[in-house]
Amino acid sequence: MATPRKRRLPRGTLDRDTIVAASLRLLDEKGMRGFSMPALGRELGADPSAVYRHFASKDELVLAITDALIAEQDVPSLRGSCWIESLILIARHTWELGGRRPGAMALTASRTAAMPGTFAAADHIIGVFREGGFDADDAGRMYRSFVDFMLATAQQRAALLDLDPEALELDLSNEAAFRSADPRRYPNLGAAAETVATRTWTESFELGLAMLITGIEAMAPKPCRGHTHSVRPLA
Amino acid sequence: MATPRKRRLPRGTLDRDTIVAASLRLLDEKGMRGFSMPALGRELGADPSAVYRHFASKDELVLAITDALIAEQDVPSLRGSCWIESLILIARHTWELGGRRPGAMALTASRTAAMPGTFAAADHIIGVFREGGFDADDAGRMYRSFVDFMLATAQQRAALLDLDPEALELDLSNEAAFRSADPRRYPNLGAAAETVATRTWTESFELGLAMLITGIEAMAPKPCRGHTHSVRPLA
DNA sequence: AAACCGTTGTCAATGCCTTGGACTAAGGTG
DNA sequence: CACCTTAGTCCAAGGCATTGACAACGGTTT
Repeated sequence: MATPRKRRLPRGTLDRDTIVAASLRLLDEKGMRGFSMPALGRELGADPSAVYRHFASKDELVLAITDALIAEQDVPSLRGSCWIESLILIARHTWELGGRRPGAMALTASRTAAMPGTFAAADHIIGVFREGGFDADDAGRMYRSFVDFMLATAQQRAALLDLDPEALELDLSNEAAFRSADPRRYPNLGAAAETVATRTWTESFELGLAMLITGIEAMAPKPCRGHTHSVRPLA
Repeated sequence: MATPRKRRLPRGTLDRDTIVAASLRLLDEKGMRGFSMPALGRELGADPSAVYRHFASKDELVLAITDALIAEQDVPSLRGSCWIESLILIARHTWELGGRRPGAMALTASRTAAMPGTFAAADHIIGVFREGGFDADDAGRMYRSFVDFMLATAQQRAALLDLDPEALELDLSNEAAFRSADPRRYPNLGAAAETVATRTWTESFELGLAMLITGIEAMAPKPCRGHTHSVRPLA
């Protein structure tokens, strides 16, 4: 190609935002394994070490990516016909994000970022619980448990999807291998083998969500009015 | 000091079991970050590359560690006074494992291993759900969702605990920083700030578990007889 | 306009890491 | 006792994050 190889970048080209954006692009394309400083440098058309002029460490960059990703989701816009529906929407949205962008999800989901995007999302979710009649403290408690559940499950799948194809293959065949467990030694597993081996992650998530929502409703001071309640406990 | 530096190991010293055991020791001592082939070699008193005579890759070793860790937990021995209590016991045991041995948990929790230890644990848990009156298929479904929840939440905390002290510090101070969010812009967060910033992981886990258990009970064909039911929904 | 200077991009080096290939000693088999 | 497979060892290749020295850029001062 015509690139003269080594032109120095003009001064203001790099800043925290462009670097974070490039990181997200890179994570979407190459996954977490492909997210290295050399690769990021290539994505930016800059020297890898240039990033260190804007972030003290890779870890600090990860925290910034975390907040950007949360902000991008625009959680406050997710509102259902009642508060329970809102929770379901938020949970499904998060889950789906992990399926669509496993690299970004796997990298960020276990980090907390005390930044605007995170605050806005937290505020909204706490507000949703307050709609259910929880007082502020209880809403805060519910928020943390609910978010932990969402992020943890979504991240777990994301981490799996982010594995290199070879390891992923191995993991999937492992799951299928549940079918081959000796039904004499493992009678319960034997009886359920087909179901366990066949079920998709999303079915499993939906059931978990259904349990959780049922639990939340049972604890809620106010019921959810006019809910359509799209969770189906068991298939 | 007195080690003559380069004595070659006798022939049968290394095998899959000793390597897995050394790996677990290493993970407990140094965490996931300290779990490298050179370190494993040192732990074994062998050359790092010797491991490759017994495992095709580091990833294959990780899967073997996964199963060993599961087997070590002896899940089938966890039985409460009724099936719901058994579930609570299993969940708490898993959670506690992630707190005690974060390195091992963080490394393994998102991998499936089609091996004996895993089969035995799966069989037991499916059996517990059948005690609740679920048919084999539904028990299989519940099993997957329940296990996903447990492992995901336990692993998430483990991953955090496994961070290097510096990054962990940053994350914790970030959590505390929720207190400093502008209550004008984030009213709900402001009202619950103290609770959100103060709550411990375990309190959050317990509440999540309470929701889940409530949901499970609501779906169960048979109630739990004589349960003491140690989950407390809200503090 | 020339000299100055802090900022930001580049380069090279360090010290980790996984993995694979060539080498070699050990111990069982004929 | 010679032989040969196996299992440990050594070393090199290529990747990674991070850092310190250097250099160009652009704004400021005189």
